[in-house]
Amino acid sequence: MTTEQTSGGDPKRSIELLWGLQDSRPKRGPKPRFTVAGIARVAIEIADAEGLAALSMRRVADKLGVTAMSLYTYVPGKAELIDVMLDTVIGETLVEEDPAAEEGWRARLARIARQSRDLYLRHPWLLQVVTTVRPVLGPNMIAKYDRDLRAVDGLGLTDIEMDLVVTLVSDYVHGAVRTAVEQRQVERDTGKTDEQWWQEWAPLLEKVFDADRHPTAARVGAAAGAAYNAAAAPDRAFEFGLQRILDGIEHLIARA
Amino acid sequence: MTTEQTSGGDPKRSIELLWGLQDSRPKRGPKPRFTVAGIARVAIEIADAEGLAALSMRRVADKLGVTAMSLYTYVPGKAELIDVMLDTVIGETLVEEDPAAEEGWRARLARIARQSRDLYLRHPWLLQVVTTVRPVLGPNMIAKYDRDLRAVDGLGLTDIEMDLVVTLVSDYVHGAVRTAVEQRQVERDTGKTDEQWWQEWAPLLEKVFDADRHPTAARVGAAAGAAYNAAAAPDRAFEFGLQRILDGIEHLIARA
DNA sequence: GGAAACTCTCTACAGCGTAAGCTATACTCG
DNA sequence: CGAGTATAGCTTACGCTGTAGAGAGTTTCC
Repeated sequence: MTTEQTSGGDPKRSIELLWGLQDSRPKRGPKPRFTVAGIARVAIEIADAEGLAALSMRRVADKLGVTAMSLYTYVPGKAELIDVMLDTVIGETLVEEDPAAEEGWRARLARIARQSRDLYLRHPWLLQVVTTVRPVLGPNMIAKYDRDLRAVDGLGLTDIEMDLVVTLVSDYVHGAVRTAVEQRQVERDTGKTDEQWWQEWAPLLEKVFDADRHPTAARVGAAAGAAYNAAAAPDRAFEFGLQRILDGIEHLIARA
Repeated sequence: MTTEQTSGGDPKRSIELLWGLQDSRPKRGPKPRFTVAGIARVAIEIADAEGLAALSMRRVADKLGVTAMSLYTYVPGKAELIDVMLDTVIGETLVEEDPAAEEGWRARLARIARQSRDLYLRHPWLLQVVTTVRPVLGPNMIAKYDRDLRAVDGLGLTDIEMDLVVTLVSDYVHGAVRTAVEQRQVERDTGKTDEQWWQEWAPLLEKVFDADRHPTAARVGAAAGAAYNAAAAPDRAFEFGLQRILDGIEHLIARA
């Protein structure tokens, strides 16, 4: 249905772009009309509004009033552009309230998790981008890593445990947020709420689903469907999982 | 760099395909040379070997000795084909050892998590596919849901908590397995180990990374880099996170 | 012997990322 | 000031994508 793009450009070029190296500000030829950051901003707007599938070099160029090829004077290729988009939006969380302001590591980790989740919800295309080749270490990504680590510093954990805890939380957020993003996307694409969607396919499913073969799924599925009437379900699942994980981390810290 | 595909075909057609409805075995015209399952198998081979980016209708058709358009007599489109691929590979875990054979819910959940993880590693394209529009409820997906739930049945959890626990584990697996998949992909694509890759970019990073601004990241990053020499890192992170999550669930069950 | 149902092919279209080569611009230097 | 040169942006082109539409060839039913 949709065609998606992953990141993963030439690491060297990406790193140079992200850190503004070789910005040897050319003096000869015509004035550049754009900047890499500006191009990335436009690209992010497109991806936010219509998904990664709708992001093409031509679309970005059109929006800037130039041809597709002229973007290649600023950016070596689409993959590197996505690398820049990624580091750019990660920067958004850095200007929000600092988790360090929270009292206690639990509140700090929870805030980090929720900030990440909000970021994914604002930029759903991140789910497809981060899924890829290896971290492109932009300045914002490193700053976020540092910030995340500070939330669990000085608790008696080893450095390695700190790294593992931060990884655990961000892995969970990534996995869990998918559900919420999907739900919103269904609603946007079909104009129907999650609930309506299920009701529509229920007859077909009932014809096909054998409750005797899968009694547990039948029972729990029905209970789950009835309990949270879909709209708030992903939020509740996210908070539930987050609390379990924090409990698990607490158990670790208590031992340390 | 790579072009990826998400699932998300017409739900009705997908469900019909997956459950073999409307298999009203046509009697009139020429004998069909293929089956949907056979086409999906070939498509899975391509995606396994070369990634979702390399999966195109023409590639699949070529491998079967027909033109691209002839696939459309079996399958309404690429999206629905991917739906079938998805349910097909989920079926693989169902023939492995039943987690129910394990003593204790901890061992059962751990086995489920590791089986899922292995599935993702065998079929890395799953990471891009599952990330999408809403569950296409094929027979194998439902059977797996049932199996997962049985691992935590009868422990005093409510039905809804059972659903949430299963969701938590599978969300985490999805999030955590990305790292391992990425690492393998880097090694496959570049022919370099993760370690070599880092060594290669270390000089550039050092020039750009300000340790004074991010002391925690500098300290922990160095410790983490030194401790697990990359190759086994994702495995260890996965097991670490899994144990924390199981601890958190244990805390919940103890209360129930 | 039609007619209907079916598989499969060919052609075509709009879109993609980007390589190659060109022109127009704006600076540096003699 | 004029020449030289580096740069921005343009045009064209290639091979790839998913799939719509029309038609050819095959099998079975009435």
